Amino acid sequence: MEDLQLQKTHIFWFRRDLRLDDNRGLAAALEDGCPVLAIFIFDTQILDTLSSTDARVSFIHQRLKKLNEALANHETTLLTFYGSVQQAFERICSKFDVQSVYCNHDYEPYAVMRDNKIMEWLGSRGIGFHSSQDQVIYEKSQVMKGDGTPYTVFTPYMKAWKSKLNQDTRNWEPTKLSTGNFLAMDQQAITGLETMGFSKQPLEIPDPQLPDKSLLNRYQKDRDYPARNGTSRLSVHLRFGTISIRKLVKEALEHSDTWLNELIWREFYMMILWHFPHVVNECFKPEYNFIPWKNSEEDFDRWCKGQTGYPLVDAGMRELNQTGYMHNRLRMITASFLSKHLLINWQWGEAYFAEKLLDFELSSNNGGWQWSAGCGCDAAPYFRVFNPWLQAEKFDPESEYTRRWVPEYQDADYPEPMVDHRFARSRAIETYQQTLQKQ
DNA sequence: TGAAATGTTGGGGCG
DNA sequence: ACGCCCCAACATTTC
Repeated sequence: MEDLQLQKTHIFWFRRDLRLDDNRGLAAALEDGCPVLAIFIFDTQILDTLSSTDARVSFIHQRLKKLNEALANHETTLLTFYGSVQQAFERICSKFDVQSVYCNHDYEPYAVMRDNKIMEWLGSRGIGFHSSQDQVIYEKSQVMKGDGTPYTVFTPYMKAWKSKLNQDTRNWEPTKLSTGNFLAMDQQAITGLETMGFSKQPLEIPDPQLPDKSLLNRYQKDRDYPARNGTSRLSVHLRFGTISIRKLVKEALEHSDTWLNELIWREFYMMILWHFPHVVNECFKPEYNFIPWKNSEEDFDRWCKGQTGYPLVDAGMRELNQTGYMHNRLRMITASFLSKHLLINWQWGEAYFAEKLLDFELSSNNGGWQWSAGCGCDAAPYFRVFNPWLQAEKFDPESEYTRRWVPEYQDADYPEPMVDHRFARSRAIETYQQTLQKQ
C-alpha cells in the first residue's frame, strides 16, 4: 500500500559533472520517459580523508547551490545526502519508486569500485544503472595503437586523437539540455558545510566561461610566463565538470592548437591511469622504484613552506599554499627541485599537491610528477634538471611573478639557497645513473 | 616541456 | 699581409 504512493522517478546522480548544459548522462536520463530527480552525495568515504578546511568542499558546495538555483527554473530541486553512497541510496529508495539511476563515467580507481558496488546493489533491487561517457572526448581504449595496445608516448597519441576527432564528424560536439521532465519538487536546501564538519573557505574562482579568443590567440606565446595571464584557469572547472570538455575542444579547434594539446594531455594521463593503475602506488618505469631517496623531513618542510632560498621555487609553493593553484611552469620547476635537487621521493610531492590543489586530478597530478621525476611514461630523461636560476631568467625575466609571492626575496634576511645548484645537479644525475645501471 | 660541457667558427687585435 | 691568439657566438654532444 505504502509503495503505491511512492513517485516513480529516475535519479540523476551528479558527481564530477556539476552542470546542466551538455551533460551526457543527464540528457540520457531526461530522454528516458520518466521524471528525473537530481541528487548529489557528500560521500563520507572521500570527505573523511580531507581536512575540515579543505577549500574544494567549499567549492563543491558553492557550485551545488548554483545547480540548485538552476534546477529551480525547472520546478525541481537538487537533493543532497551526507553519508556512504549505499546509505544515500537506501534513503532515496525509501522515499521514491526509483526506476533507474543515471550518471557519468568516473575513471579513478576508487570511483570504479564505488560504481560497481552500487550498480550491483541497485541491480539486486531491480533498479538499472546507466553511466554515460561525458568527461573526456576519448576514454579508456578509444585511442589505441595499431597493434591494439595503449599509447605510452604523448605525441603519437595526440596525433591519433586528432585524427580520430577529424573522422568523428559530429558525435563529440556539445548538446543542448534535453527536453524531458524533471520531477516536480519544492526547493530543498543543500546539506550545510558545518553539518558535515567543514568550514567555509574563501574562494576566488570565477564562474566557468569559455576562454576568449584573444587569450587563446596568445596562449602559445604567453602560457609559459607565470606573471602574464596567459592561461585559461579552467582546470578547476574541468575537474568538477562545471564546464563541458566538448565546448572547450570546440574553442580549441578554432583558436589554439597548443591549448588543444593541453586538453589532450589531460585525456592522455586519464588513459594511462586506466591502463596502468599501478602508477598510483609506484613508478611507471619499475627500475625507478629503487632510487635511494634522501627523504629529509626537514628539507621537505622547507619546500612545502616555500623557504628553499630559491626565489622562483618559493614563489610557486607560496602561490599554491595561498591560493590552491600553481602555474603549470612552476609545477614543473618545483617538482624537478623536490625530486632532483632535494632527492625526495616524488610521491611526497604528489601527495602535497593532492592536498593543496583545488584542481587536483589524480591522473594529471600523478602523470606530471612522474614526468618531472623521470620515472613516468614519456617522461623527462633523468638527467634533465631544471636550473631554477635559468628558469627565472627565461620565464620571469622582470621577477614580476617572484615579487608577487616572495616580496622579501632581495632582503638581507632572505635565506641562502638550501642546496647549491651545481652540487645538487651532479648529485641527482649520479644517484639516478647508479640506480639505473644496477637494474 | 633542460642545462652544461665540449667543439667549431670567424672576427678583430696585435706583433 | 700574415699568423697567432682570444673569445664571443653558435652548434653539437653529453649528462
